[in-house]
Amino acid sequence: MNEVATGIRVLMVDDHAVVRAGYRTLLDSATGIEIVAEADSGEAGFRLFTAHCPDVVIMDLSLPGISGLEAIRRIIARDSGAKLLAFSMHEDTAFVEQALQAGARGYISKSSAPNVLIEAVRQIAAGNIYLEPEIAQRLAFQKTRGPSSPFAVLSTREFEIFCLLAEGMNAGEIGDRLSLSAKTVANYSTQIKSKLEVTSIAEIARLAIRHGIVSA
Amino acid sequence: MNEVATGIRVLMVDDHAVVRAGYRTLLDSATGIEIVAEADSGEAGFRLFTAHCPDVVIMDLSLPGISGLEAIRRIIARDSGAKLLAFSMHEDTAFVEQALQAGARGYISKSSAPNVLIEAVRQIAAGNIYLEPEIAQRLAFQKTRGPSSPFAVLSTREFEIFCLLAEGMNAGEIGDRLSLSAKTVANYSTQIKSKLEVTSIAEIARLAIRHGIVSA
DNA sequence: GTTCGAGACGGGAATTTTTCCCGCCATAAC
DNA sequence: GTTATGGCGGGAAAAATTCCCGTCTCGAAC
Repeated sequence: MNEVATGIRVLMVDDHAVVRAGYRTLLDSATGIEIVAEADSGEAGFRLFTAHCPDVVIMDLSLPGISGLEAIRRIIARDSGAKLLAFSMHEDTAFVEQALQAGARGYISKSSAPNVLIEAVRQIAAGNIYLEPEIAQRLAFQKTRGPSSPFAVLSTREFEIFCLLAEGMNAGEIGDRLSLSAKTVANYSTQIKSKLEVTSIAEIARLAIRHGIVSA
Repeated sequence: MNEVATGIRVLMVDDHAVVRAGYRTLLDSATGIEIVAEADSGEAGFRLFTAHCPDVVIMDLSLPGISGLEAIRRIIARDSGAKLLAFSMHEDTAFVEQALQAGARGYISKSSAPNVLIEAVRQIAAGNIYLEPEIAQRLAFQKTRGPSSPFAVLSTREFEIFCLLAEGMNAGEIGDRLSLSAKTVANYSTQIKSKLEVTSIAEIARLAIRHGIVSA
């Protein structure tokens, strides 16, 4: 309950400088929160994480190429206790599930009210989980009833590659971005098609668009 | 101006029996129009055209696999004077352009008022062109100003294959449907990507969805 | 502890697809 | 006639996909 005098040290990862600036002023104005570093890519985010050991990382999932999920994975791999808040424009529960599965402790959408962000950072710094009520509700609902999104069958890695495939990248490009062999990506691609019961990349793209994973 | 005593003989091609039934009762109730045959596929439509030589063909473009355009092409190839009314759920001008380019004398959407269909059939039977005012307007506008849809660079055949690719079919399946060699389809595929300046089938799918050519 | 399954990762090899280049044919334009 | 333009497809090289295999690492279960 009593806050540390030095405040919560935050690393913010988002590729849009304007967004970072906006949220920086917002968070700086909140007492007990201090942004100690900013990154504009997943790679930089990872480096700055190891360099600054922040209390909380605010991670945009929609980084160029979507390697937000990948960045979360790497950070968690380095420090499984890392406190990550996923931050995205996507409302789709598939993204929420994937982010949490990758190790995020919270998820808020970019359309959230400003104080939601502040509250989320505080909750996560305190060791809690934070989800927007509305999203938590939908997630809980899907868990019990509704046929959860077809992407639930995909592992984190598979989902990540699924997104990139839907955006039109080929195995080589995806491999470069994720630091994987093109062969591995090709194997994942086959696996993804099988799990999703589709036979072409075009169907992957349509599926992704239908669920708001990528924009048309 | 004076109508032939025997009325306008119409062939209707649509894969949905309900739709055909609905429009049949509608057109039968109109004086001077007589539906002499119905087909549920492009292939059947072509056969019935040669068998009945109707005055007007009402051709659904959204036949299974979209071979409506293909059917128009074949009928025009057989009888360049054939009077075809393209009939589709798509409002996108790309479809209108392609249909007219393939040889249709008119285009109406499935959301048209019933009497628009009757009027269109009469106009086309009389040798005129018929377009819904709203669609004609958009088409004209695009011709003069706006950058016409990116599909204008595609030939009829290319557009047709583009649609099928966007739906997720591979070269072999498309070849089977259009009675082409898979090699030919593959060559078209390369050509289409080049013209559209994309590098993957996923981008083709997104482009098609963005323009309402196929549904997500 | 160890056993087991799942997931990440990628090599090998056969197969399929894609690409690039070529040709032929028809039609329409000049 | 001659020149584009589009439809169609073969040949051959290049690339992608698929299937099968293996390793490694976790974490959960026994």
